Amino acid sequence: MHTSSEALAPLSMAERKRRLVRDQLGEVALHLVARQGYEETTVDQIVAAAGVSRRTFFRYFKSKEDIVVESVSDLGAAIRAELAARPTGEGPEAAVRAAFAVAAEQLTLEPEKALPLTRLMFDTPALHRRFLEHQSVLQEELAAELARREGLDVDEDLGPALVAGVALTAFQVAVEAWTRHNGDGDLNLLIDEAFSRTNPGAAARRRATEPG
Amino acid sequence: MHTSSEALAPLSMAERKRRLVRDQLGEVALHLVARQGYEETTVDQIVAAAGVSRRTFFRYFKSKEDIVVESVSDLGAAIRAELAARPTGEGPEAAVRAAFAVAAEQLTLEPEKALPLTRLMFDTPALHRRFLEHQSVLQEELAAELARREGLDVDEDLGPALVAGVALTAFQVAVEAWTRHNGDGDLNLLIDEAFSRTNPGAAARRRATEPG
DNA sequence: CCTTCCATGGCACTCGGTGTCAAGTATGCT
DNA sequence: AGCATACTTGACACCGAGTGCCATGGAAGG
Repeated sequence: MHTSSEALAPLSMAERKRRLVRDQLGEVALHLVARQGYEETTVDQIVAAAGVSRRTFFRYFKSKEDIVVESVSDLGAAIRAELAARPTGEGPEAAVRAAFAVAAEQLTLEPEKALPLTRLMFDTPALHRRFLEHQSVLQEELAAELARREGLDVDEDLGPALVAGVALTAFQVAVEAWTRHNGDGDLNLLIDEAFSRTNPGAAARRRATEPG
Repeated sequence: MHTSSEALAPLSMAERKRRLVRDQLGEVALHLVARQGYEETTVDQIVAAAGVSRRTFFRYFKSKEDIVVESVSDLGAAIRAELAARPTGEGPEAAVRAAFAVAAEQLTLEPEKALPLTRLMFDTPALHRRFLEHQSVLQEELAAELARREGLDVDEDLGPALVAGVALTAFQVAVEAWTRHNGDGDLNLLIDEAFSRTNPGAAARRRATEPG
């Protein structure tokens, strides 16, 4: 029968079912949360609407918060991936700026989905905390990658952690401003402004230290 | 009798008792947490050791986390107060740097207390989240104060939020490095390095824009 | 056809946190 | 002094998140 095709497509049946349930759970949850608010939505309501047991919910998501915060994880992964893919010749600030550009792109692609989500995460304390935590680990990961690029020890040299942290701050401030203005302005412009104002000498320094 | 002395000291009896209970609660809790770890210490254990009821605990602390995170609040308050007290002539970066100096002082005063606490908060996820949340609101408060100083609108100009965020990042990176090195190095030197590396042009710009 | 594996559901339990009420105690007024 | 008032406390009940455990059922595989 399909034994051979199964070998070719290792994600069959069981795995597909898993994804289905997970997606269904996420969709239902986001819908409920959008209508009632996060704190007002209980796990029991979610699982009732999704038609699974309470126990199953916690097999798919480690916590109720995870279901909302997942999107941030994806964004972080995209940023990390882009940074890892930047050419090694590029300076750290430029590479990081480029990495955050893909995040901006992802946010501006469908603002009607991204804006409510960011608002939800800024306004709900529990979610905000988780968001900040994600930012924190992302900062460490970016710092590690920057250190790797430049052959530095992230435990000895403050540089990588500082560049990562400052970039994250710039990004965060830009996104917050963008959110406050209901996504009206150009997010990329805001990010450009934030990055250049946090790193006023970067361009000049890059020019000076690059081999002529 | 002491009726007159009571009038002179408006915080009498009731208030003193409150403080006593609160201190006792905090002391016992920190002791238990230091011995067993945070997650492993239940509120019931704390209240049993302190000799009060469970309900009373939550009248003094809004959550179990608060009992540990309080010290961060104090540090934040000190930073804010110092920033508010800086002379208006001082540039924003310099003022903020001075404000964080008092925090460094407070940390280095008794490292044998500060170090374990910071470690606890970095290593315990729930506490780390709360710590990051505190940092986040501190960032907003500092940004607001900076905006006030310079007559800017914190919702329109990215500057204040950026300066506050970058300073916080620098401070955080410095403290983390200091913690990693078991408080061996000079924290103030680390902060100096972090601040100057995140703001390489600040001194030059300040010199240039100051009236000759 | 039989076995083995895995997802699920149900259950009981822990723990953090809150609302409510009753009792005790200091304070203030007469 | 005596009484009314407000505040603190403790006890109880309750909720919601999260976990461990076990039984069941259905799919994959020999």
